[in-house]
Amino acid sequence: MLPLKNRLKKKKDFENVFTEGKTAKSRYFFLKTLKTNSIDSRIGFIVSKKVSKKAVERNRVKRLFREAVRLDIARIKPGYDLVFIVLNSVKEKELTEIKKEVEFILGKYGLLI
RNA sequence: GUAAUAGAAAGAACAAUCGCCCUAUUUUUAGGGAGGAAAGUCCGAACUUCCAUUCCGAAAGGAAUAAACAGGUAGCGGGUAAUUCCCGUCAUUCGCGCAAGCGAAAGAGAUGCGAACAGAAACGCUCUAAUUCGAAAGAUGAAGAGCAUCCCUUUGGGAUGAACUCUUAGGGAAACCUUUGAGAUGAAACGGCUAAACUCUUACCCGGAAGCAAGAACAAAUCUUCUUAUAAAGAAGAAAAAAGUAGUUCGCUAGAGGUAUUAAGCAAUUAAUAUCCCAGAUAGAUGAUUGUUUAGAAACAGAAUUCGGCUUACUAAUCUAUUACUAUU
RNA sequence: GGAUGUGUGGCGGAAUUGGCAGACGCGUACGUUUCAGGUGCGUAUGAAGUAAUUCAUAUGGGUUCGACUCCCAUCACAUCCA
Repeated sequence: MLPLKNRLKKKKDFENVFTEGKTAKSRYFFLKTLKTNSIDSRIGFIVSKKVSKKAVERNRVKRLFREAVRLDIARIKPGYDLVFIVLNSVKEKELTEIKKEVEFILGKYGLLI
């Protein structure tokens, strides 16, 4: 789980990111980004029922993504709001695979220090 | 040994590193952190608000649920806060199964028992022998006057019993069971099916509806008024009252609670005593990596107001009782 | 989280005091009209089987002589509640 200051929580924040943010696409997820110039970067995750109908599987996917981001949290540039929208193809993938993909996309769009 | 039926128990533990939620202490430590189904939302209860009625009160408000309507339950007896649940009895009848066993049924009324096909005839009260009689036999169908046992010289004939009504005695907590005697009937006394969509009756239960996204408290904004400045729109500021949105807090987890012992009871369960505190989030915690143990760590699956049931999903290896068949002694 | 509703051919959609399932429209195929196409008209159109027949109203049970309809369980989809 991420520290409290790095979590995106409010519904309005999510809506802002959706309406004004930029989109990047990966094999496993969409990434929406918005520059806010605040002290910390905040990150949210969305796993819809399209991914799986079972709550256990959705929780599992969410936790794997959180873990992948948590391990790199120090390297992410401050002052951004990020939202990961997880796609169906991520099912039954390992942590290392997800972590690799997340790092690749963040690096590609210049969000890593 | 194989197959089956009924039931019981289990649903990993420990350690290290990096993280998250809650509580306490206080500023870094300690303790706790998903399930047997957390699921389906099929029953039921607590709790909250609204509605109805009654009572108390000057009012504000508080308390209660009697009756009626509507609704629910249904072998019988017991348990529970309550139930479509649980326990006992397996009491009667019916259906399924070789069997162990499993499933269904409160009682009555009126109404109805279609079309097609088969059949002589669809509620039945018939037909088949030259005629009459025959509770035999046969035919059609989902359904048609029948059932059981026994005997004989078998186009068939005969005996006894139950079934129906009344009645005697005994057993049982009761449903009911066993039992004594008499009568009726021989083709018409009488009887079958039909509510899991109707109506009524009996006994018992229950005010009705909606649900924690229930609801309660605080409360920016907005609106109103005033002041300042202004040609006006508007802007800025302040204030009392109203308002109840965004948001925050409560509801929220100590409970019809768990564990142990004793007592009552066949049991479900109840009572007493001791002891324990065991998730409480709100973009929503309980995760990641590695090692050890073990035959194995797989399957179904994630708390969201709480609790009691039912139902469904599922894993590997077990245990107990019973039934059928087979083999051996 | 809580509360409701729906499910019938390839598609939409009829049929309910329980009594002939698949009306009707669209689509598809074939024929016909035309120089050709379209339109129009006609026929066929759930599955298995040579046929008789059997199975089919989301799935599985039950009640009933008889179930799309009544009852129970399961599955899928949709709607509402801050």
